[in-house]
Amino acid sequence: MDDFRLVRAKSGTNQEGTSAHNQRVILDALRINGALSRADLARATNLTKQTVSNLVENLERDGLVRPQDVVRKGRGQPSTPYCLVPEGAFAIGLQIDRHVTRAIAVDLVGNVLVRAEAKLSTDGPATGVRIILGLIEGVRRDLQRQRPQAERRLSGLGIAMPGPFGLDGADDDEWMMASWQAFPLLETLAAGTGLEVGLQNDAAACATAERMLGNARGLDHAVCIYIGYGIGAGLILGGELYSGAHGNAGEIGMALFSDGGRQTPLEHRASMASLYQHLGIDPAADAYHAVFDLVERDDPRIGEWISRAATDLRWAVHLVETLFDPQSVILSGGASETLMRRLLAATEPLLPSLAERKGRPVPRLQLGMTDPWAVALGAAAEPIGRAFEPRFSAILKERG
Amino acid sequence: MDDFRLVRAKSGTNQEGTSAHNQRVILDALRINGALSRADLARATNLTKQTVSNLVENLERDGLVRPQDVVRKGRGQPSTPYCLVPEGAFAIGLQIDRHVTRAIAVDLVGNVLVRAEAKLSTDGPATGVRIILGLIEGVRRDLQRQRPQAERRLSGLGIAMPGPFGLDGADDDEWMMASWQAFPLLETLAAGTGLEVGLQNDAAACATAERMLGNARGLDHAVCIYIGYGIGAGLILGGELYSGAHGNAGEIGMALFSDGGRQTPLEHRASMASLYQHLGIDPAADAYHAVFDLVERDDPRIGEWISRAATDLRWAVHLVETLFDPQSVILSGGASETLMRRLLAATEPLLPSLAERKGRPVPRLQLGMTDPWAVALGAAAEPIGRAFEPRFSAILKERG
DNA sequence: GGATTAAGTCAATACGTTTGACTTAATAAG
DNA sequence: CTTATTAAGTCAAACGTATTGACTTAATCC
Repeated sequence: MDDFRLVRAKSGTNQEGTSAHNQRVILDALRINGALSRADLARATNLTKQTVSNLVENLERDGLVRPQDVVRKGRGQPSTPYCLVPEGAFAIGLQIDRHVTRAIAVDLVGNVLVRAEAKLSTDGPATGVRIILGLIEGVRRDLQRQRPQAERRLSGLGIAMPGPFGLDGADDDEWMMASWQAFPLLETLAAGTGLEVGLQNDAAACATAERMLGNARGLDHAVCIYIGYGIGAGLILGGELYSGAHGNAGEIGMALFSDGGRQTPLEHRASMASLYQHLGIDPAADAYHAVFDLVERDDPRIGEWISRAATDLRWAVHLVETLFDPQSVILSGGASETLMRRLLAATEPLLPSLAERKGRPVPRLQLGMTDPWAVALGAAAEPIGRAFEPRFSAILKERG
Repeated sequence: MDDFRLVRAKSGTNQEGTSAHNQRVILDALRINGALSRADLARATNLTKQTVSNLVENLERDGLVRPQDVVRKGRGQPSTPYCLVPEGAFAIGLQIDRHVTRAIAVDLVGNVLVRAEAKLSTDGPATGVRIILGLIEGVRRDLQRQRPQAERRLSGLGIAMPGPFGLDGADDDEWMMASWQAFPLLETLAAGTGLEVGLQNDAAACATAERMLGNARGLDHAVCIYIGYGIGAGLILGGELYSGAHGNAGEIGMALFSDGGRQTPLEHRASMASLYQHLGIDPAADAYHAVFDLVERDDPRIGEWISRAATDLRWAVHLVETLFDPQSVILSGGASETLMRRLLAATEPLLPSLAERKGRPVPRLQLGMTDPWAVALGAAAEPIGRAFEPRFSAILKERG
């Protein structure tokens, strides 16, 4: 009678799925390539001119694309390139980190319109959520002031926080945020903001940002190694962010590796936390600027940490190249650009791997965003991607 | 004028894509769940009864499904379950290994109908291809004799061989098959057989087999660690086999790990090749039975190898759990079941990882196929999957 | 100034899913 | 035993979306 619940099957699709996909494909093409004419779009997407015209008309009516000046290029009727309308959609991104939370508002093309941050006390999530809701409310007010259409066009709230998610019986050691994990955060924030919420770990958020706005734009296979308080890998596999069965894919910080006989998680050696420890800095204070200053003054302890961390990072790059076979690995992090550049340089030469091939169009390892706001940006990019990027799941019918 | 070639975009879709997907979804549901009525299918796929009826009618006309006896269960009109027709499609699978090649013929549900194997000389691919083409031709003749409709319904030729693929300047050491890599194998076999050919590495093929017929059936996130001559991981991510940007994802055998100071590829320690070396067996001879006998006689050298290999395997399992966050890891290999069982047992207890959670529906690590024919089976499953499994790429329009 | 080329539109058509009413066939309740 | 209820499955019309081929427009080339 109700044993049909046990039937495992994928979802079917219908014409609306078709249309939804095609609209997303067009928006994606405009995002990656900039303005394109309808004829260009038809060729690039394998759709007919007529279909593209219909879809573009819809998108223009919805305020997501707009025509630019007519372009004459050679023989034939001049073309009308269309481009994304930045004000076509907005999203709020929220980063929850150990000691700080950041909220950000972006538009459809990724312009950052509002930023705000607040300290998080160690009182745990109950008080933390109050702070966060206040922060988000402020950001929304500011956004609304700048862009009156924003509230109507808010596509959601993206949340990024350190993983791993859903551990049972996790020790609440300083590396994890177990009390936050146990708290019904998504439900609370969804109720408190009235927005659709999505969750990623911080490395995934960073990869999302790199894909929408950074060096991974247009790449379908990329791994973003994110060095934050911990270290993790955000995975772009087959054109989509991959999160694994429980949202924990890419948690490379927890990978054990041999360290002179003992097995240590990578996170304990290559992460900002390990740097803070090495420097004797209190992470709860303004660690970013403390490190920034030491880097600028070229403190020898920075070099010590870099050479140790680079050794481990070299191994991590080798590992993700070997296991994921990406087009490129992107190193990003919430530390100062100088520090990240030095770390990148110290990681070279990379270990030999399958990725070592002639005529690579992109480098094996490249620097990505180095900005404390990168994760919040990626968090904000998530709802935009969910609403506007081509994905398999967007084609399928919803249950019910 | 022709700069539109530079426009990067995903492909659009149309009603035929919709229908193709829905048909695949129905076949997939029948494969995973066994016979289902049209009403069951409608509920499971979120399609309407009417749509399912139309699709099932098409599938029945195409000879892919057939009705079973009417089933009375409770109130209401009795239902008619439909099931896959084994003779609805056939495929040939080909494994090319270092010293041997195996060909296999399967039907739609994975029944093995024909097997054949041949030794491969070390003369390289030119003579090898002649042997292979002969082998395939024999298998097709046998298949045709058993199932007269087979030739009309052959969906393709799947090839599995050791990776990695597309290395430039690869040393032709005993672990790789560089001369085979350089040879235009796919083109030659496509031309020689007139079939559509597909290529996977052996670990991927094993994962394909486990997904279609083994312990990964119905799982959308699984990693299959395959111990063959080398060692590799086949990745089922998000319901599809993942091969990476160049077909080399999961080549864990090439992952370097610290071994008392030195960095060694995993492959040099946990692989049949390392066992052959440890035992002083010539892999070109009948190594399978030589090992089989030593295992049955409980030769102490087997235990030595197992304990060493298990240590490394434990680490490999930890690594793929950490990086891929799968529902389960499946250990399979072309060695005797006894050996694989002992290796599995020696790998326990597993290292702590994110996968350690209460109420797991499937074990963290489980034994998969232990059969020299598993890879060939997976190779044969690939064309079936390409033709009949739901995948994103199957929805999209073809270029042109 | 006419030929050619390319962008884009128009109107009719084809395809596949959906909708709602209907039929069939079983069990449950009175 | 009769009637109500439930569920599977069908029918035919409607709907949404992409496609087709002819047509228009507007530029460059010769």
